Amino acid sequence: MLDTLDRRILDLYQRDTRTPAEQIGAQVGLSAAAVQRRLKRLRETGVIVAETAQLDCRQLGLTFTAIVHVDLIDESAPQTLAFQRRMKERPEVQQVYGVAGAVDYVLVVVATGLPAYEAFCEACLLHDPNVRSFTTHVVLDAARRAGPLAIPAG
Amino acid sequence: MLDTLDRRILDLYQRDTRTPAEQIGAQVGLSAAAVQRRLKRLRETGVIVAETAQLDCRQLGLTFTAIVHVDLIDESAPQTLAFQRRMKERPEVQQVYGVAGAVDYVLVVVATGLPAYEAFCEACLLHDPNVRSFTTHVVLDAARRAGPLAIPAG
DNA sequence: AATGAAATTTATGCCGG
DNA sequence: CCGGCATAAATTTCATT
Repeated sequence: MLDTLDRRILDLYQRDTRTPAEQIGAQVGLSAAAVQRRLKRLRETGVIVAETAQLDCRQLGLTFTAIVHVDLIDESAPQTLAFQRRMKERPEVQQVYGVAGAVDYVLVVVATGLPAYEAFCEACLLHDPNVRSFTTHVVLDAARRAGPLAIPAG
Repeated sequence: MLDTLDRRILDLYQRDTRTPAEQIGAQVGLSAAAVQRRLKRLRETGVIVAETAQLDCRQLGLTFTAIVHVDLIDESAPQTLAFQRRMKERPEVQQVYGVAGAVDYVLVVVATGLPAYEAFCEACLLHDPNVRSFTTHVVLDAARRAGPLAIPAG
């Protein structure tokens, strides 16, 4: 499904989607049109999920980030899916991971400050009858956020 | 620094950087040129940190994701910065968060499978004399990964 | 399936308001 | 700082190999 050329293109493209196709082509030994055609196919087949901009949280006034561990009471599929859906609806919730083990969910939550985070907890976690407990890890330094993936050779 | 128009543009643009400036302009009541001008300034001032592509880990053969908690022995600035730097160099490490409390670092690690993850632990955590302990939370479902930020009104 | 050129779309630069 | 126009660049399409 993905040949070596695709992987090399993705490796370059994912870091900066504004890189012109011609420049990518020069690096991988392909014409600009060929690179474009492959990128189009990679979008259509869902290998490229989205092309997004990463913003500076501080300059936006989003000064508070936390890693939140959530332990659910009812871990059945309908209940966990419902929890997931509620989390995804919240703008504060940037990432949602369902994990194995003692903790059921790990969230990355971004807010304008501690009061806004507390409001989120009040609205989403504290009153949820299916949330047994949750632990907040306040982020002091987000050294690397959503960096590029290492493309394996395949 | 950021007016309401900037925020509305960012809100649209960050979700899909391929949205034409003219289409964004139509939504916020600005010409395409004005939107481009603002985007350019937002890039130059670092509000837009990067424009990247989000890829499908499964289709790339990256089937293993884990949230890893790391407890360091020496938490002094030079030591923690050195740890951070080492982590950022590893292609498996997608995100690095320094957090307050009992745990010192939270990592999001992506690998081709459990063996590759074990190799990462062996190379980076197990033999590091400054790593007191680490806990692996295997991710079963990454429901939302690095989604768009909620732009506050400012 | 890739290339090269043509056609279309999108972005950038400049000027007048 | 905006809009409009001219220019430049990038993407897409198409014919060819």
